[in-house]
Amino acid sequence: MIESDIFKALADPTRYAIFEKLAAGSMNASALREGMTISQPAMSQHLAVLRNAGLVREERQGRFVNYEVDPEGLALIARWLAKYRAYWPSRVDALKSLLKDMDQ
Amino acid sequence: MIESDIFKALADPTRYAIFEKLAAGSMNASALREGMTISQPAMSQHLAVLRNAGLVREERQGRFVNYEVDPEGLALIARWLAKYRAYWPSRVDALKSLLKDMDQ
DNA sequence: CGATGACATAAGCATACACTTATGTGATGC
DNA sequence: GCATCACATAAGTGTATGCTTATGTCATCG
Repeated sequence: MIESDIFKALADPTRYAIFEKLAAGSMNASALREGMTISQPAMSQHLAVLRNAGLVREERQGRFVNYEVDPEGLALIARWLAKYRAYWPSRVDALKSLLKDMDQ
Repeated sequence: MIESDIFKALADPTRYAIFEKLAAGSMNASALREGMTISQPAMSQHLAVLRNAGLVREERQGRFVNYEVDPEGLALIARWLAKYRAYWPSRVDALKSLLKDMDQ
């Protein structure tokens, strides 16, 4: 996976909204569609992109497929962000030392 | 600016590479092109996108325009990431309390 | 068993977008 | 002045991608 792929997954406003909704609580694909004007295949395709990016993971539950935020994707972004800590504004300087611990 | 715009700016591999290069040290548009097979207008357009996303800022220096990483863009991503700290893996749990300080 | 429901995949289409060539703008130097 | 350099903008083009409709797959239920 190219590093820009995870950003590409979040670049689409619809996909971004889906991720935000999932972050508020895990649910299945049908529940995700509620309140959004989006077709079933479109939702399925977006979820596949988010899953391939490591931002979301799925779990079969009978006929339903439950989706939830995958911490690994967020960790990837966190590690990416840590690379540029030299440029962070001073008011978050306190983070510098702790992010160092994340670098393995 | 829609929140997904900053991710859209980093979604393109070429633009991502430009940002990474700038993070290694500020330089002008011509210097950025060295080592990359990219036309001058393409570079200019990419830099405009990165600037509009708040990831990069410019400073006129005579005929040259010096570009550098804009900490505001990274801070935006950091604040975004902080919203989902509930999902971060346990090994970065130590970050939780500090990121709370960033929430204004 | 067949019917239905939840979701995935296929194929086609329309728009977005990253590129190109050409031209414009603004600063330095002769 | 005008030639040149560094960069921005305009306009056009090909491809990527997000959508659609149609169909496939898999599990539950009667």
